[in-house]
Amino acid sequence: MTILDRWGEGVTATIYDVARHAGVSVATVSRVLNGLKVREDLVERVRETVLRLNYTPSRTAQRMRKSTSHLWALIVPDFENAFFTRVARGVEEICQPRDTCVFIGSSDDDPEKERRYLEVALAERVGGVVITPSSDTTDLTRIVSAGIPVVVVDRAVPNGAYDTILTDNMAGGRLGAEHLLGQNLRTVACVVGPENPTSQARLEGFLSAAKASPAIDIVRIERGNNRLDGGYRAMQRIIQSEARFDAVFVTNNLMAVGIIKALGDMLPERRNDIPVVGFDLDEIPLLSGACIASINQDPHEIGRIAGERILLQQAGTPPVCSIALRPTLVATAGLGYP
Amino acid sequence: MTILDRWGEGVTATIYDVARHAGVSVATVSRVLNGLKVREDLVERVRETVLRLNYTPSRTAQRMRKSTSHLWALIVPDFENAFFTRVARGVEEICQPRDTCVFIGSSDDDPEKERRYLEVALAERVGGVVITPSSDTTDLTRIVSAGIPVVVVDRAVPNGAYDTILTDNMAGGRLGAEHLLGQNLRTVACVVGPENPTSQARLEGFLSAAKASPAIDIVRIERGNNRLDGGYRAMQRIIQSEARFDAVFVTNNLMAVGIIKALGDMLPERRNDIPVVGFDLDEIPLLSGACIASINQDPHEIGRIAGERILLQQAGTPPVCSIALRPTLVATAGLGYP
DNA sequence: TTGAAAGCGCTAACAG
DNA sequence: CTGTTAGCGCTTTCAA
Repeated sequence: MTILDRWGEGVTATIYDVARHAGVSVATVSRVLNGLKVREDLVERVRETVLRLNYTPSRTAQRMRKSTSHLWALIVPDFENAFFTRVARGVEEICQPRDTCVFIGSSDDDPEKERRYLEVALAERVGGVVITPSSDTTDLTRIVSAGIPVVVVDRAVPNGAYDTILTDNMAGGRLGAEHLLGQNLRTVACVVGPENPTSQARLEGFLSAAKASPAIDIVRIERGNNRLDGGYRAMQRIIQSEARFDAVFVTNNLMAVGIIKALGDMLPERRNDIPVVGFDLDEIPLLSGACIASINQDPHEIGRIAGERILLQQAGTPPVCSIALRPTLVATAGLGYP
Repeated sequence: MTILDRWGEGVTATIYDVARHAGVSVATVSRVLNGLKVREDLVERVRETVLRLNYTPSRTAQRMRKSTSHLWALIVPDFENAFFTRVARGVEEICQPRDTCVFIGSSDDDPEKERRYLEVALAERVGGVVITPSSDTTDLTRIVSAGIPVVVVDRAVPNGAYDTILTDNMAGGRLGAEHLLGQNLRTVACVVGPENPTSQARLEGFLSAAKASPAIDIVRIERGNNRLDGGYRAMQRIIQSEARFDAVFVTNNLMAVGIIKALGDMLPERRNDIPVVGFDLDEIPLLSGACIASINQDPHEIGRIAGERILLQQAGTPPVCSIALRPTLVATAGLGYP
């Protein structure tokens, strides 16, 4: 009974089936498949048989023999966040030509969920892990000691010797302050995210550049939860404090949406006259009439570089590189459509 | 030389290492790991050794023996599109408790790229494939004949006998028309996507319900490319035609953004007085002052159901189910924040 | 219960 | 240049 007789039963041809049908040895089939030197007529026969039997080599079996894996893991806090899907795109751009796929796990900033995904990555013996750690306690040592390349993106691991790719957030904050100074806007309210390194660096950068002369007068600093409602409520508090301000600086994109909404609700007459400077504001300017400047990261590039570092590590380069990408500032005029 | 001597060289303990260190056979280790009956003290010894050696069973090897795979494939036209990341979430919700992961491929509506991802899914012998086909020519027969469960989502495959989960787009169109009728808006311009089943069904549904009495007067139907610029240009053409209209119906979310932008640019004084009815408008109403009604699909639910159908197929249920989810309409008032 | 041993599908020596 | 064969790490008979 050959593979052809078992057709339709949910079976797949194996390399033995191909060998038998083509009248050669499995080694020859393997060689043809891997492009090694084989007599021309045998190559022909094998190729024909592969097609006829619909043979697809099992990567699972391949992985057992070779040490390389065509599967990578990407573990991010939230794959519904456009920032991370763009990172994924960047990684994909590196994988795709190498016939490699990425499985994506969303840790939802839950260390336990993240741990499970790391466990899976290890169990699958993936070819590489690209991760945005959910917290400072993320343990990558097991992955590393299994010899799996790791690249950390977007957030650094404190005193971890990993390849790290992130945005120079302090430079981003400075960029924001310089923009406001250039526009002669000197009375500014700030909305800052939770006390994590990212928010802190953005704020610090802003504060340091705000100390120009003449300096920016920071009338108020409010904290928010990096989500829409946090931005809304922070803006509410600022407005209720009756502080005078002629621009807002915010360290996160979702909070910016909440801020714009709050301005529209509470100060409708000034709604479009208060510039908002924030991070990764993307298409917001298109929809709101507000005057907006966006300090943009380049997640796609972050993903690409991460992918390239994985490849380098696979080739033996030790993971000792830390790359900080400079963000760029785009003001409304440059974003409008068309 | 044991595994402990080779530490730090990028090696992983195998089941043999555990067996040797625990002084039992590999069969016993396997049994402990799989929760079969084993003498209590041996269980203890094995457990302890597993921890000490940092042993993680290789899923690759497991997959070679068992037929089940803890890896599924999700192939979508664009994983940067929030609709599909939400589908992914839904699928993940089903996978996660079963320790299963999803690798995501973006076909970018390119049949060749899609074919490659399907090839990978086959080569990896995944446990299931959830796919939004890029075109009518998508070939799923090889996957199926390999015995891999397949669920088609969002777009149906013509005369394909696959489990299919999608939105009742015709009902969505009807919902839009009924909403406008209820608001007494009877002079409407339509912007419709490319001639694919989705756009067509949405338009047909709209047209059929528009034939109420008194009927909706459809002053113009423009086609667009389902992207932002397509919506913008379609709206431009409508405005330039000088047709009178007091509402817009649009079959796609990105085009809605373009439309709102065009209204703002070309009819600033009426910008917030022309209601726009579209699909999956999500947070757009938050940002634009426009009056908006959104006909919402439930991508998360689509993903969940797809995941469940995969499980059922794995358990032997034949794939013969086609589910059309009813969308729901939400008007601006209900979407505002907070 | 436990252990020995036969594969799962493939690659890579090693012989011929 | 081709074929035979020994594993990769695991599960699962089959005996003991």
